[in-house]
Amino acid sequence: MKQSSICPRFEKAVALLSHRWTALIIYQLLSGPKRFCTIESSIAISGKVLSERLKELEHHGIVKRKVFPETPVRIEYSLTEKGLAFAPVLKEIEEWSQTWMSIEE
Amino acid sequence: MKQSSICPRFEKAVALLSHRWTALIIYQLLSGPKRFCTIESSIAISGKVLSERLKELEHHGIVKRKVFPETPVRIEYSLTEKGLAFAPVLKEIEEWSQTWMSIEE
DNA sequence: AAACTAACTTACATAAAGTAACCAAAGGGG
DNA sequence: CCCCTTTGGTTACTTTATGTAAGTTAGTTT
Repeated sequence: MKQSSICPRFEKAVALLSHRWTALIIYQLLSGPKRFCTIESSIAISGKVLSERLKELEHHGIVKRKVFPETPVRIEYSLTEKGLAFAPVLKEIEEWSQTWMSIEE
Repeated sequence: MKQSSICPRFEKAVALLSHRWTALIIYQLLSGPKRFCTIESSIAISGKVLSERLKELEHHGIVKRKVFPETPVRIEYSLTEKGLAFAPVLKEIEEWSQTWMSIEE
């Protein structure tokens, strides 16, 4: 019997983080709005997966998408309040990694 | 050009979390040592993936494995100091999820 | 000896992610 | 008008990760 007595909100948050790149995308956006191609070249993600992740994050209300009808079109992705509230999580991961994670291997 | 200017320790920590179940396994072990079958039934993970994750976490020095040569054999998994230090990360995820994550959808 | 238990492992199936090529809209140049 | 460029994608196909179910090993109970 597979029963989970774990809080479903917590499980959902963990599931979100367990998608590759999600945390790094939020991390990149913490320093301000970014364009698709900027995010794409700042982490080793493929365009396909980046567009999937951005849709997913937008759907969860973590990221918002703003279209500037210039030429060529410019689209900026930024964090919502919900996304900004994620900062402490990333800060703790960063602190833990500085103390405990080794570079080798 | 795919360059990452992100700290490799941070990237490694995020990569670890981006493996499904990793965070939930650590979360389960925060409340004390647990056996294989106990973890297996407390989250919806398959035995195969659980044994992979435990090996991975052991390899990273986050989890330790102790064999009790009783009969039938009993094996306990527990967190190392490195694993226990991960608690604040999970606590922040939990807090974020309580405030921002909705149950529906 | 047959059945049971814990902790795995193996073989096979499906889902997620990576790669590379292609597409659409909005100019710009000739 | 036709061809070229740019951004922000999508599509088709391959590889990797995860899921499912059955099998394995070692010792125990019936």
